[in-house]
Amino acid sequence: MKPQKNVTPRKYPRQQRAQKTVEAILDATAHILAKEGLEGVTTNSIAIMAGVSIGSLYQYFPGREAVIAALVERYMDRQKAIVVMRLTRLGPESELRELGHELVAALVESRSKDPALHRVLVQEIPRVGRMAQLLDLHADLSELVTESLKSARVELRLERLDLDVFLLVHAVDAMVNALIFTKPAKYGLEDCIDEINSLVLNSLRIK
Amino acid sequence: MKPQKNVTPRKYPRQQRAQKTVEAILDATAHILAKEGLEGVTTNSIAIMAGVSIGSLYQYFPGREAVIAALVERYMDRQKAIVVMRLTRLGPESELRELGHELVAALVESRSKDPALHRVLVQEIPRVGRMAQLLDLHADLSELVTESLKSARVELRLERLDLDVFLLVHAVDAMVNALIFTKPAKYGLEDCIDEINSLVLNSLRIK
DNA sequence: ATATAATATGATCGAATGCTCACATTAAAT
DNA sequence: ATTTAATGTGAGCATTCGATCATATTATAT
Repeated sequence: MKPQKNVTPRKYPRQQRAQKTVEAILDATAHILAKEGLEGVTTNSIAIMAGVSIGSLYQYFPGREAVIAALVERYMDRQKAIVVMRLTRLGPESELRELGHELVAALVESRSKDPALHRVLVQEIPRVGRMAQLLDLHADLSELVTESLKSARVELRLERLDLDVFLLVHAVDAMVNALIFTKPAKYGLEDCIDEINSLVLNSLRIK
Repeated sequence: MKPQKNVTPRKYPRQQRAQKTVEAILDATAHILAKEGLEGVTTNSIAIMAGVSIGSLYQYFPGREAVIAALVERYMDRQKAIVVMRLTRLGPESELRELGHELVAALVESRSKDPALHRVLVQEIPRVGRMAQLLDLHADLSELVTESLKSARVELRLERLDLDVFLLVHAVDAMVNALIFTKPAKYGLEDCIDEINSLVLNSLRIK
């Protein structure tokens, strides 16, 4: 394995203009990533695109990887926020089918904002902290799903529930991505979301 | 988007030693990829690791990306070979459950040979022909599964069968990868394979 | 044997990239 | 006002990497 590079920010922006600078850097990175892929992202290209000098970049980030890592973190946080937002809108007494639908729909929505960026983040970003972040989201989802399943009055073998949840979280993740990347022309988005939900519910013999 | 680079081989190795050279180059690339990730792969590092001069590399490949593309192609071919091999061992009159199990088991086996390499190929390799190759495998699997389902005497809504197959192929792909990358300590590998198979069969309400 | 084609070598060049550092500018503190 | 801290600038250095080409070696053909 490669020796893990330092990825922690150098210093925190205290003044407003400094925060603007940092945001501009992250926005520029996202823009380049979406448009040219990981290859196109160089510290210089970031600085130019952000309308910021290269020196400024190195004031806040120790290097290229750190910028990408920060972007990934911001992206994941926003993803989580969208999912949480939509799920909390539902009452705690919702049907499992409704909950599942909302969860899948939330994932689809959060990943549809900038599909090109999402693709790059999913397919091209290496260890740079992404794994940890993604597993984090998965862990959150797993917990949520497990809770809901246990509290719902459905009969299912509880012995292997953790294994099933582990597998299904990955499965749903992949199906949603597949939808984002190549949406089947024959069906509407809402139908596809329903179908994913149905497949999952069936797989657990629910309803 | 970046302008697609030329990725076709420069010339075919006719003599044995030339084939040895090409093989050594691909093996070295695989080795570096597995050990250091995409970043570690440079034309120079490949040549050194392969025990071959840098000039020789450029005799057969127009550049770095071409080497990776060739490796991906070789890898995918071998994957397919393993799956086809195991499936043809089964008679054409097998049960769906048996077929599913064999398919999942074959995927697991083919990806377990070199998990580190598999991880890099799955998570870090961009457009470099990988997408095409992967979609190829998916297309083959989809066809196979669709055939089997139609010829089997099971009742299922045929209207959405293509959508279901599309989604499930991605789902199985992801679940198998999840298994390879972080095998649940609590369960045996065979049990996990069975569980994936069961989930899929359930999702289609089979049996 | 000789000629021709195929293959292998590696010093070397140019371009790209990461990154620093001395200096300039702006904001906050006193 | 003056000082001090924070932020911004970009020319330029060092390094790395991709790629070439003149040359040497080995295989095949005649």
